[in-house]
Amino acid sequence: MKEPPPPMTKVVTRFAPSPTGFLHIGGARTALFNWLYARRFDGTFLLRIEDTDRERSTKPAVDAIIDGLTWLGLKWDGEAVSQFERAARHREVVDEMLASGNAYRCYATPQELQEMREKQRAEGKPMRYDGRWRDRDPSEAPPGVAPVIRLRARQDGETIVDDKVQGKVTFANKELDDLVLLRSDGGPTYMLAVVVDDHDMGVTHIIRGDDHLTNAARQMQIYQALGWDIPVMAHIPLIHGPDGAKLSKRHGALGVDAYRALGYLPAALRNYLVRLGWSQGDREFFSTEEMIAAFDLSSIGRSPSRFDFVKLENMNGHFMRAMPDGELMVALIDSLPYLNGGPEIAAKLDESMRVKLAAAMPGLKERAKTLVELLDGAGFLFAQRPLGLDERAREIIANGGREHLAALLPRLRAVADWTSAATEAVVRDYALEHGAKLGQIAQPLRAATTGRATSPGIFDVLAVLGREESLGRLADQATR
RNA sequence: GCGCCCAUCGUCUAGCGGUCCAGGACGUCGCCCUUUCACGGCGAAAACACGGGUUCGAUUCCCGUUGGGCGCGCCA
Repeated sequence: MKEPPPPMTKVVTRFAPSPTGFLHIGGARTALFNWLYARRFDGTFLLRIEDTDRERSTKPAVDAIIDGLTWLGLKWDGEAVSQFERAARHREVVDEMLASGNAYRCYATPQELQEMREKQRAEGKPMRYDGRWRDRDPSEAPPGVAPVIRLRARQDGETIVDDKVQGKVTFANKELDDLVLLRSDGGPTYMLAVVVDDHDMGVTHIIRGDDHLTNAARQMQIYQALGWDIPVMAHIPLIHGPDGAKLSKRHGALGVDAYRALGYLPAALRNYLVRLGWSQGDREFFSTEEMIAAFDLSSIGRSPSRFDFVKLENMNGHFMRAMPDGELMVALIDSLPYLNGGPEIAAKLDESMRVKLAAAMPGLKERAKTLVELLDGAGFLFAQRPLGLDERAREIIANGGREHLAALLPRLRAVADWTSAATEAVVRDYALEHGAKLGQIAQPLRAATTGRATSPGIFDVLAVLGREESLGRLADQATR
């Protein structure tokens, strides 16, 4: 249960995305786990951009990652490290390996290797580099071919990854071939760069997706060749799409910016994400502090999970209702630039509108599961007379609603003290006199004042809108 | 093809040999509350993939089958 880190060792975790696209939900969860673990043990959480592939790394992708992490509240310690900028150090390490005999030059061309793999596949053999230059004399090198540098990996015995999540996973060394350390252009490969950087950055715990499990074994061979200590590893299962297939851009693999635009709260998304793969008994909800205090590696499951928007939405609704009105206001206003129709509302949000919004907030947040729904529900506050009515509202007005409004209007005009209690008293009396249920009278009022069949309590709506505006909206529908 | 990983309600999961005719959450379906919609409350249906072992006893341990996933690049 308890999982104290080795004493005297400060925990250092890292999130190491490659900037070849947006920050997707799986990456966000990996970042969250690393962040939680570091916070839990009062350690350090580092960010390293794995941009050694110059062809595919882009600045917009780096920005998207930074923006996504920031929005999610996963603040890293220190400056983000660019892996590319450390290329000189990577080469230096490879020189050492060359000198010690742990690495060698391979002059096989890409085409040659391609043919080799095709042949292996055709013959039903494992697809691996066959070591053709492993023991060949460099004097045999073909002219004009720039070599890659490969690791001279052990071919006998086995490599055991002692993983905090997956347990001890054994790979026969003969299954692992001589991976490329340095490309023919002198640039480091991912395999080499992660090892060197994790080591240099003092990373103590590597928490990443289990698609890296095989890589872990290969990386261990590099650590061993270098005589370096191997960090604690934890390979967490992947998140799949709703249909169980791999999470791809086709299904639901949205960038975290999309979740912001969809109106989710960072705290809710974090809570949803942490429960995908990690659990603590029956517990569903965690505040950030509780999450940090409870998080551990041993409670991470090993089976993949599916992303379920419906549950995320429910969870988000819980967070919104639990949030104090003032904070929710701030969250909503801050999100306006990213929400559909948000900028327009932001433009109309003067001081008096803010007051109205704040007053309506309690009734509004009860029926919204996302900020988008919250904004939508608040729409009537910002609407201009005469209001456009939706389908259901029109029906309510048409089917007897108009008559009630006409009859009610003078009575409401007579209300001097415009409070929800006062208007409610008038409407209740009216309903009683006509032997009608309150709902029959309340609905036309709602339709006329909000243009909808759904809204916060109608008497609260009247109060928030104010005497003038309410009466005006009512009159618009009563007399048409 | 080869290697590795996984397998409890539709979904996320609890379970770490007997307390399980399997618990919680979302969703679904009823009922209640009610001024609509929500919220809330109560209740229901809903799962240990299959086959062998081990054991006095398996959801829990082992093996196999099936099904999924990941990896097998001079990508990360």
